[in-house]
Amino acid sequence: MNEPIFHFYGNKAGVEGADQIKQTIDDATRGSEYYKRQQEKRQQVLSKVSKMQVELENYHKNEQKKKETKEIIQNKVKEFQINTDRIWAHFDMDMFYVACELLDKPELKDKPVAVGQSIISTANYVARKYGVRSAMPGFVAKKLCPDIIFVPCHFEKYKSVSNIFMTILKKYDDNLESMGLDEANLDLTEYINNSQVDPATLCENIRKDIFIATQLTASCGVGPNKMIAKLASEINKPNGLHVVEQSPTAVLGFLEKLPVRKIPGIGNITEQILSGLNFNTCKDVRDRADELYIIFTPKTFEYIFYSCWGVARNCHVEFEDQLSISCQRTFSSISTQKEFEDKVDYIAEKLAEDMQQEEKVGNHLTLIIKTCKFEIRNKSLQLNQYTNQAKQIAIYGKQLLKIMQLDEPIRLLGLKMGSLANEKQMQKQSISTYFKKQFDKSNSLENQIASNLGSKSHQISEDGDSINKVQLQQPEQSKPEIISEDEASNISNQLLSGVNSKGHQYQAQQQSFQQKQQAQPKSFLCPICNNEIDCKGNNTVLNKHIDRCITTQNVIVEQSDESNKNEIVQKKKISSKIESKAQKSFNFFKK
DNA sequence: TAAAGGGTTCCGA
DNA sequence: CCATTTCGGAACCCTTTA
Repeated sequence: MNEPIFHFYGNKAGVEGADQIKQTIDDATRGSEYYKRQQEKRQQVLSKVSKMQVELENYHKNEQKKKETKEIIQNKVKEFQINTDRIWAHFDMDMFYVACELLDKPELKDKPVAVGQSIISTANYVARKYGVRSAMPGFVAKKLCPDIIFVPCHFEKYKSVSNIFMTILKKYDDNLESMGLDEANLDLTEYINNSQVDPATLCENIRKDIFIATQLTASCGVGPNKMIAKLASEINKPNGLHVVEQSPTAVLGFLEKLPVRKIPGIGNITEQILSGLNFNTCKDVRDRADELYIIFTPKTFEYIFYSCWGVARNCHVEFEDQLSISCQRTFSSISTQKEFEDKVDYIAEKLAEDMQQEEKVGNHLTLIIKTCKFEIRNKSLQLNQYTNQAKQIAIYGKQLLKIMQLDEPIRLLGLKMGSLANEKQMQKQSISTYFKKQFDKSNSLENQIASNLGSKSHQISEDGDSINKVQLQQPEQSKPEIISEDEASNISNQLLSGVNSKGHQYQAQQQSFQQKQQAQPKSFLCPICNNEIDCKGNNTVLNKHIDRCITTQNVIVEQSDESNKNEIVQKKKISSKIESKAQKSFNFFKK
């Protein structure tokens, strides 16, 4: 029962002596509130698993249903084919941040080194042997490896090395997709067709080029789609190459023994559930897909199912808009109303800064808090206007605070703005509208004008009647009326839900992301440099521009004067700008 | 019966 | 010396609403 609860150790790590390491981490952390909370969570997962087990037992008793389900699966398997027309490569710099630091400090090369201090950003392979991982708190790393050397983060340095890395890769695929500073996906099909080199030789040459230019090593994987390439790149890491041949047999063979945990998008929790039900490798999933179908909701099922069959995106992804911007901070415990409010003010300012930098406005605010018992709660609110002003955000934030009725100490507070829209576009729209005059008179801020227009209600309604319904109040005068619901309802049944009612039937309705792609505007605001790009509705042009921006140092990175904001976040911020998650929607293999 | 709203879960680094 | 465990974004799911 005293099973270590730490999540830094999934199969992804693949380190010997993992049990010992788990034990050390466990010893170092037992008794804390954090630990207690983790145990609770673990229990919840376990009870979810046992519910699922019961469900599966029933399923196996029902021959009729079994027959039906297997048929559905068989049809699904017939429907797709693993497309091996294209050749993708995934390049990944080895332990990137640390490697960059070691360039300047070669004497540390054979010692355990980590970038970051309170939370570790990257560790070198010496430190990894001891079990040190990214996102691990510094004190745990110290317990695992007392001699570890912490090096502060120098983001600018990594950026410039990354530029060199990307420039080299661009020669082979101008449209490459970079996910963060140290990773990129390349579609090598054209290059290889033109030059007649074989993929392995080509990629080895590229790796050499990278080394010559940066003195750093990169690992590489090759396969018929992005997912396979990424998975392959981990096989011979660090400083290695692995090629999955361009045939369905090779792909299936490659995946066969692969732990499902390796699939991007399957993380700690999903792994626990899967292994609890004895799904360990991709082959398990393929063989018993009908069970998977019974247990998981449609989306989750599809994602896992297709991934294990090696079906994934094999074309470049189109740029998608960011959906929300958020800001959250951890601090030492606070418990008075005044302190809460001050935090809201502070976070609101930070959020407003971020939003203004991105030139976004939004009208859906969420307040997030974490209690000192590590419980997370949030409340959200549909605003009656679009905004990115600290003052307004703070006012709404304090309303949410009231609604939440906090009566215990907290250690984190955050604000998230959703329903984003482009600030400039909003302003443009506002100029040509009926409301302009009114607002000029009432000398309100420009973005307050913008904020009341172009909202959903505006787009939906063409009749003047409903436009009049758009509310034009300032938050000080009239606060949105939100009836505070009492909390009695939810909590307990939440976690156990999703076991019963799943409705695999309605696939047609699930295609929300197609709707996002309605009308392509002729010009586009580049999220990196903020210039308008005349892309004539052509995504290639847009992508090229964005890629160029990324690699020409135009990325604006906050010069962090807050020691609070850690390195991992900066890493993340950049990468999420460029590509949203791999596991998104499943239409991509249908073409 | 589909969409909107609100809240939670999960992932990755 | 002590104790100390992140943050951002999207997917997902349930409930309410029109």
